[in-house]
Amino acid sequence: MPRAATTTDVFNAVAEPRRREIIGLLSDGREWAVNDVVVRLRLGQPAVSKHLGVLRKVGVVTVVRRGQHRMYRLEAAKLKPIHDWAKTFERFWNHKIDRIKESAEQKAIKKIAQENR
Amino acid sequence: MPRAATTTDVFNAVAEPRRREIIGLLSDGREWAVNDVVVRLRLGQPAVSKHLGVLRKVGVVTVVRRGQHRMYRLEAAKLKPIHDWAKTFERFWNHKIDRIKESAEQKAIKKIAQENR
DNA sequence: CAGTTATATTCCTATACTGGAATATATGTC
DNA sequence: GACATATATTCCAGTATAGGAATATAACTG
Repeated sequence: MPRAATTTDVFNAVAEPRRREIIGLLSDGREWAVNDVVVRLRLGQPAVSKHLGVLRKVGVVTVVRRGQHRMYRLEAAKLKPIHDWAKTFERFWNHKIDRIKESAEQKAIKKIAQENR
Repeated sequence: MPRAATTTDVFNAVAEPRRREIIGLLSDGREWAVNDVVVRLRLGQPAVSKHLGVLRKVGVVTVVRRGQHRMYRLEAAKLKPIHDWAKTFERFWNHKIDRIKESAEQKAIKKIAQENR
């Protein structure tokens, strides 16, 4: 019985460290050509092409053909399920959001205090 | 060249859907015995034991021996790297934290308005 | 069109993994 | 100690995949 395919879902796609690196590159908001990724990650072209293929399959990246170039861009929204999943365990660690709320409340109180002065 | 092992890191450990399910069970804050997971997930005991073994290896769960029972509990902090990683792409989707701030400010203003009434 | 460049895909190979049957090990009860 | 229960581990078998060499396909330039 085989392991879940890398293209099963986003979780499986990003499990591979190299693919997380690629996602990190593309998160600069720009489009990257395959060869740019090749140079940057010091990987062979076939390897990069294959990784991008996986990411494309799960929708994390999209590709635009520009002549002989294939420009890849990140579709970050597709990573949200991972964030959402991990977020369900947030209550077990630092209550970061609570802290943000408190901080915002303090600021608002201070602001109003100054306006009433 | 093999795929990254499931015990390489947390990302690889949770790529497998069954293991995410197990984590979901343990997130109720209680300790679960292997057999309880078996019954709940309708999986065979060896399979559950192996999945728990992977999770234990990466530190996501810990085990306490209670006589012939092995009680497993979640170490949710170990999932934080996933949240943190996904979070770096948050700026690409709904500005959720901004919304929390606004909401908190609104509440504070309302509270003060009532106290001054 | 020939030659060049970009890149997707195939080929190759060894490894890892999934579930459950089977087995080994550990603990409990009478 | 015999028997029962809990569970870790081994065995089995077929599949998927990583990287890079090789190849196929697509686009560009002169």
